[in-house]
Amino acid sequence: MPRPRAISRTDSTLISNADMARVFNEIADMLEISGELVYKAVAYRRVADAVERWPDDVAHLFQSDEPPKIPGAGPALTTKLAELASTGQLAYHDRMRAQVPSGLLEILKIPGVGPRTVKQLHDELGIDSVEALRAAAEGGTLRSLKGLSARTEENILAGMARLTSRGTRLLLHDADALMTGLVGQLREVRGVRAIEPAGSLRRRKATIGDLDLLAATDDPARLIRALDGLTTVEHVLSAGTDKSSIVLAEGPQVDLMVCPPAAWGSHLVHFTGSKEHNVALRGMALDRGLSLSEKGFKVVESGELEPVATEEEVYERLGLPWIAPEMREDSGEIQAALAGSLPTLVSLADLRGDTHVHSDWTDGVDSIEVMARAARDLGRAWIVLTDHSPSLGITRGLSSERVAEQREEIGRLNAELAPFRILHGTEMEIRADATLDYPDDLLAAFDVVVASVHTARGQSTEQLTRRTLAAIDNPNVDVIAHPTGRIVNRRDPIALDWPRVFEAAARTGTALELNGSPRLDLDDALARAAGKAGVRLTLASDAHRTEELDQLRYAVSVARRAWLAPGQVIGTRSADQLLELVG
DNA sequence: GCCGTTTTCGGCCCGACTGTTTTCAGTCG
Repeated sequence: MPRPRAISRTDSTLISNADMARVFNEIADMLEISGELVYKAVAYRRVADAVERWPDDVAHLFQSDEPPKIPGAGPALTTKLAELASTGQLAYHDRMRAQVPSGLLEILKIPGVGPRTVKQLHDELGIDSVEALRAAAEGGTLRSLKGLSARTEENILAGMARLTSRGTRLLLHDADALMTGLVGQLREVRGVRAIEPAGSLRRRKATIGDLDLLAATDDPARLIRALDGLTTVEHVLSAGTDKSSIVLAEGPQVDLMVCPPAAWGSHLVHFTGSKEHNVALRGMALDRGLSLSEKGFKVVESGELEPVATEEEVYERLGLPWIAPEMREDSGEIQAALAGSLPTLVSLADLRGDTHVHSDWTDGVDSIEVMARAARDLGRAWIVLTDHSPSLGITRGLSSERVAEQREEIGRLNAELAPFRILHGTEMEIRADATLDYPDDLLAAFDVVVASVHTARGQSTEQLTRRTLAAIDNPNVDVIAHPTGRIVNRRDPIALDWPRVFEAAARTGTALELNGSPRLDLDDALARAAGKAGVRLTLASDAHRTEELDQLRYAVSVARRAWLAPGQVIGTRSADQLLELVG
């Protein structure tokens, strides 16, 4: 499946942040294959990462009066960024591509094959494509090279098979489910004191590559044997005394790390990452004459190793408060921690209700009553029932008569379910011509109006922005649902002129939704930018059946990655406070 | 290629696992 494109801020931008990052990463790969100094490649990668995660459109900024100061970009790389920003091309990149066959970049993607091997294969056997490598491996000619054997040939073929079978990254929801199963099975193994997900799953990223798992145990060998022996394991990639990697039948790779309980804290920090966050921590440690690794702090002078039992102690030793995993991306959290300005992040427990829930009146599966009771059982105090408006034909959107009937039904249920509250809302379509699907007098009768775009997504940024602004500027509209329309791994986001959208939303008090379904829309970067711009956010499950009400926690994950505090999220209020807020 | 109260050169985060190398290089996270 295609990787979703990054969102460009305006139609005039020549190249997106993601594409700039791709060019720099490709240069890094080619430098490594060419046998250049690895730190040169490291420099390109560092800048690529910074550009990809930059909250604003880098090309656009370079064209303005205030080019961004990208960390790690000195004179040479800044010049190259400027060239990319103004022309969409980079002459240096083109020259490198002329020298390095593109097939070598494909070979580099094979797990277990690094730049040195790629160069060796090319220099000594003339191999310049994955197919040529496959033929050579199958034909047994690789073993003629120094350091390569028949075993290497097998490994390369196995790596190719894994590469093709491993498609897109796992959706957070699916990774969570797989991990819950694994932890459940391994927790009972004798000797295990603690076992927790680490890596990008613990940081709650929208998509997960490999599943990382950390365990503190008195009997590492037993635990590693237990993992390797699970029925869901397809094969074992490696198994040592401290870590094991396996591939699950469902596809993803699982890396299990074990540690003694006394070193739990430093291991958990290390394996939670991100890599960039860890690099920053290690730099701070070195400034204090300490070398930080998963083993703990090593005093550089004496070589004495001090294991660390808790994460709090790791941070404390560096003069920092504990930093929530969702913020560990080296995107300002360390500076904020030093300044004492880390936000208190919103949590699921802070939420009183859910602003986007469907029923069988339109495209949902369960009745209003069943959805309401299930939400109540999950501890919510209220839901906003948001069935669809008529123009979205496929969902059997509600006519004004049906809206009135639904209001009566909700009144009946509220009498029965009190103090739990069902607020009467709608998910109203913003039509292709920027008009709204219900007239103002009907809209005014709803408790909460949620508006969204489902159709004519191919319009220009200007048209799509105008539609979104038309809804935001309508005083009856309270929330814009899934503002980019993306579905993770399936559908690209639409491009909006975000500064204008944020300004209007902040000015009118219209909330932007963080949708907890597999859309995860807004994403974390846009949500953080919205929060900074003073926009109110709302977290919602978009549930169409009772099982999906739990998706609210994925909206919380996005919110925490966006550094949002409880006060910035409207669902932390009581039903009455919410009604007062939306007027 | 970047960067500096160890500044203009010589470093650049740290360790496990694998395979084939009899002492370590390559890869990965």
